[in-house]
Amino acid sequence: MITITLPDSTQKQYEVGVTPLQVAKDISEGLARNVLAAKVNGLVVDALRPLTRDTELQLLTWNDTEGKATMWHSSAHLMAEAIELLYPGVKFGIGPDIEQGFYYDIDFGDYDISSDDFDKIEKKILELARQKQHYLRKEVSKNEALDYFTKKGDEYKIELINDLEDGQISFYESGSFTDLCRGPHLPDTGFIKAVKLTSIAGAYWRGDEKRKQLTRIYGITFPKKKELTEYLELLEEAKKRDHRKLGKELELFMFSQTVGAGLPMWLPKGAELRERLEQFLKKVQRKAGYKQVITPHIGNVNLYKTSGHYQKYGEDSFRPITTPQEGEEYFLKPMNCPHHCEIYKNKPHSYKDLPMRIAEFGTVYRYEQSGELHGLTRVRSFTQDDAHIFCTPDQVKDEFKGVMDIVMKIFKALDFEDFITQISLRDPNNPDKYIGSEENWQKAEQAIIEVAEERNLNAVIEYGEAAFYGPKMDFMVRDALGRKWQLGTIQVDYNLPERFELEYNGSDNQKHRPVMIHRAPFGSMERFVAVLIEHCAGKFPLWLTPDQVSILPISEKYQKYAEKVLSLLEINEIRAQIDDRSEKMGRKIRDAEMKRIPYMLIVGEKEEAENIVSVRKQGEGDMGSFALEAFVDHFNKEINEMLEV
RNA sequence: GCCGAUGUAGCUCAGUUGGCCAGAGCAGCUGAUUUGUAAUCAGCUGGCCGGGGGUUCGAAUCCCUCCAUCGGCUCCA
Repeated sequence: MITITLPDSTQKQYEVGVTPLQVAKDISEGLARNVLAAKVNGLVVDALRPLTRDTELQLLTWNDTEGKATMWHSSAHLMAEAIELLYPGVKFGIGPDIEQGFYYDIDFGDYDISSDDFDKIEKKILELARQKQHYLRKEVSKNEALDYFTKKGDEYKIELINDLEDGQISFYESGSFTDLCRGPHLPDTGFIKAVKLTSIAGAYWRGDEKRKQLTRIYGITFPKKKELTEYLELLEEAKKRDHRKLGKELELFMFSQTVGAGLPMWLPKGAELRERLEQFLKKVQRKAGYKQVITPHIGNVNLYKTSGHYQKYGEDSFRPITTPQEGEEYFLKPMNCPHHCEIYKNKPHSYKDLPMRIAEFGTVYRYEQSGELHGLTRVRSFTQDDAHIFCTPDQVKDEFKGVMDIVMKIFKALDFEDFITQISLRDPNNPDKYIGSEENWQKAEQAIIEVAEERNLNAVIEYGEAAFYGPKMDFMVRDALGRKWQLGTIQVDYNLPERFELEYNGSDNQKHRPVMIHRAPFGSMERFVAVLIEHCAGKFPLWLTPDQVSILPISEKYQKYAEKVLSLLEINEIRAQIDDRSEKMGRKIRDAEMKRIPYMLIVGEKEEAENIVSVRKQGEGDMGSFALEAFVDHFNKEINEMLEV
């Protein structure tokens, strides 16, 4: 007999060889019908895997991330089976589950395949799913495994097997399809009730640009039809929030083929919005002891030779600009740091001057491959809300704290609640990869972790993700489709101070190397605004939005009064306009609602007589009458609450 | 850069297997209407059918090529 301990700490006795599924059945039939996999002593396994020892058991269902993952992984196998039946002779690469569904990389050989074939494949998948094929696990030796796929003629699997240790290889067989796989899998395919193949794309074998490109088919499955419908609705909703669509509709920015791909141009409403963001940050930074600087958009090739960027990225960057007479080479600046290092060197520094914090909204240019360009999130010209802090190693912690406060202020003012903090540290197995002294790394890594803890940030720590020149902390936000985007970043740098030979005089009257901290709370104005648009679906916070108030006179008889209202708002620095078209009220309201103008002030006979306005809030409806001053107070209060930091 | 898809008016989209002067709605313009909480009516303007080349008596439609966009891959200082 063995003892099974469930998450609520109840314990039960079973015969050796009992499966998690049997344990589930014992609890209730309903639960058993929903068990997708099981976590056994922390390891996810098949629900049909016999248990041989005392076990802490957690039954996994669709509500668990691992349950979903199991479902999707099994779905990848099922799709492979369907495809193999429809297209005999195709070869398979890998087919894992991903955050939203699964994919399989397939070499289709001579078959011509496109999304037109999805229908056929989906039907086949559902047909096979209904057969409730069992997923059978089989331990095999390396030789057996190689033998199987040699006979089958699948060189990709053979390559994978060759990288595996003998004795740790398992196959899973479901229906007519056998795959090399670690598992776990569903008990049977019957759990898969709805399927949607979402896209088709090329993907290099093992992610290597030089190797063969396979066809990757993405899909997602659900245990209920209804969940698929909901998922599709969510995708529709996400499409509506797409910043490229909203940016066009709200006239925030544009692209021109003639100007060039990936080169955004900000339209008046977008430019003003961006300017407000910049002003907001500048104000916060001024209080935090930053000084603004301005540097040119190009720099001499020697600047980048000193910084080391030329050696590393010179070939991949835009071609240099050459002066006609002297033949000097200049590069469009891909970052602002080298310029800022030169500013630091402009005069000698004492430890008493530090930290020195210099900030710049610096526009940089980077060559991105054409296929990589994406709306405002991936462009070839963008403006970083950059700043560099030069400080002593002992000041790193306080400076980190200061930067994090700025990031938090911004997130609050813009209503970003759902963000992810990632701390990137050294790879402990590879200490030689990094520049800078052990002592300084220790100090900085420790400081970052402590600051994150003190601020209750719940940060994810990634070992080995640090740059060779220093540890960092990134802030990521999800966009409408759930994709993660890196926004703010704080980065410690031991490299550039070295390369630029930056120094300060310590209290011991010796020369010391300062530490440099790069930081950009927005990341870049372009990417930030893009994520912001999707985050708020175009309904910007009141303080930021282009048009805050639309005054809607009922007819032209009230134009005079509307103008009076407008001038009062303007005196109070409220961005307002009058909709004086000869349209009906319903029309004016509809248009203002569509343009996401937060407040509509309706003025007619009654309002003029009593010196009031009828207020309507976007998305919320009629708020009743306000005296003019009362509305201004209400309005300002709302803004101050957001910006109060 | 690679794989796949797409490209028709400012926007959203129709345009069967190639065949009459390329269509609609919205936006815009003109006029009428002077309006009370999500679309007033009428008329009009507007398209080198992404660019170039080819096949054909004839191309938005078929082929080639380039460009851009979209979904991925690779990349991302």
